Amino acid sequence: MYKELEKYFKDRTEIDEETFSKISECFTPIKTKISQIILQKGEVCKKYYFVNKGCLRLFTINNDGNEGTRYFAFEGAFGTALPSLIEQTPAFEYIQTVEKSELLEISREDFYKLVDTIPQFAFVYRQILEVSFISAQKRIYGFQGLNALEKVKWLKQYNPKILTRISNKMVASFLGITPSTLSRIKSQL
Amino acid sequence: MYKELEKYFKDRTEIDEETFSKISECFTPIKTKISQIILQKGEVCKKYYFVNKGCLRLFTINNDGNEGTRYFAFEGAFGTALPSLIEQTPAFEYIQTVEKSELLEISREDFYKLVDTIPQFAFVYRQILEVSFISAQKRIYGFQGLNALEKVKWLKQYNPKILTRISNKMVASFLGITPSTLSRIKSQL
DNA sequence: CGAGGCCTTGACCGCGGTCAATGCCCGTGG
DNA sequence: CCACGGGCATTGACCGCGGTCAAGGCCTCG
Repeated sequence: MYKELEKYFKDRTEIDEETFSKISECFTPIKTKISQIILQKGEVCKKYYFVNKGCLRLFTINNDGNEGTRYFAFEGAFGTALPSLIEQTPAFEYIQTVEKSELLEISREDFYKLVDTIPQFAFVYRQILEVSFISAQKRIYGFQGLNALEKVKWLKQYNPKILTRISNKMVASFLGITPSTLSRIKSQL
Repeated sequence: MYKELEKYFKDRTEIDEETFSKISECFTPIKTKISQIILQKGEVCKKYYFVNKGCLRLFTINNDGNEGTRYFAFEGAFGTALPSLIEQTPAFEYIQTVEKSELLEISREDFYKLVDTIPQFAFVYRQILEVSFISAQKRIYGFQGLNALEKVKWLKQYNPKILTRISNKMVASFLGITPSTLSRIKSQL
């Protein structure tokens, strides 16, 4: 059950069994159905999630009623509504499991307790923040000034899993284009 | 010279004079001219910058020759080409001072040395990462599915300083629209 | 005083959004 | 097991937003 999580830490830092068991006992497994909403927009996020199996999606619904997707987390990735979790303010995004999934969740208190007491955990968290920021940044640059075709190519190059595993509707909302346009583009490679 | 920096830390954590002096002695002041390039695309970034006076811009030039701006740092803000600094890979962005500026720079080694030895510094860095990530995220959501008019309104609401202080050309490259379009939009409020 | 860069404005037009019709896939219940 | 229904993908017609290109004026700096 904690194999993926253990791998995650061992890939990133030196950690002994005892320390890892202190970490793992703060995580509790949960199972979700397809399309299950884990966090509603407007709620305050209390948990950090690690994906054991399946897929998480973070998205919002804009004023005009359209969905905008920010992030997909697949197996072996962390994901949560970070702004809400950090500031304990109402989330402006939903968390949803795209597929039937198995997650490990940890409460905000436990998470920050681990950050403060286990140096390896603090280090890994710093890495998560750095990598998250970098990928957000790459996405901002990556999308600036690109037309729809180029965005799809960009995704194919840097995140092909999203194109193959996720429905067109969600991919389109990730790219900021309409499903119609995505469908047209895919049909001409 | 280190007043702004001191304020930055005191606003965010408890810190005594002695500890702060350990921090401040790692920063060296530099002065720059208007439009001076501090880091070229392709170079590896070695420094973190704090803006005492003036303004930093982080931008790139895409394949089609257009500029894309990611971030403006005004007085009392940190800024650098983070992906390059963290991974020590060639930067995909330029750092430029928009105005005549006074900066404090700290080397990567000193920066991480402080992160590892001064808990308050590690805490502040974590905060910087968290806030940076949150604002990148808000920008991704904020721009998704917005037309040019709405983007300008968004900027007016959340970052008005950029609109008043920065040239239209750069603002346009920040919003991902052309200067022509920005000009037309501004003329109709 | 000249030159270069930026802002503004006009004319044009192509990308991609909207709307709607159709067909497919899949889950659900009789 | 099959019939039904809802959601999604696909495709066509239309058209408006915003990009491109170019011209003209202004400001700044050498």
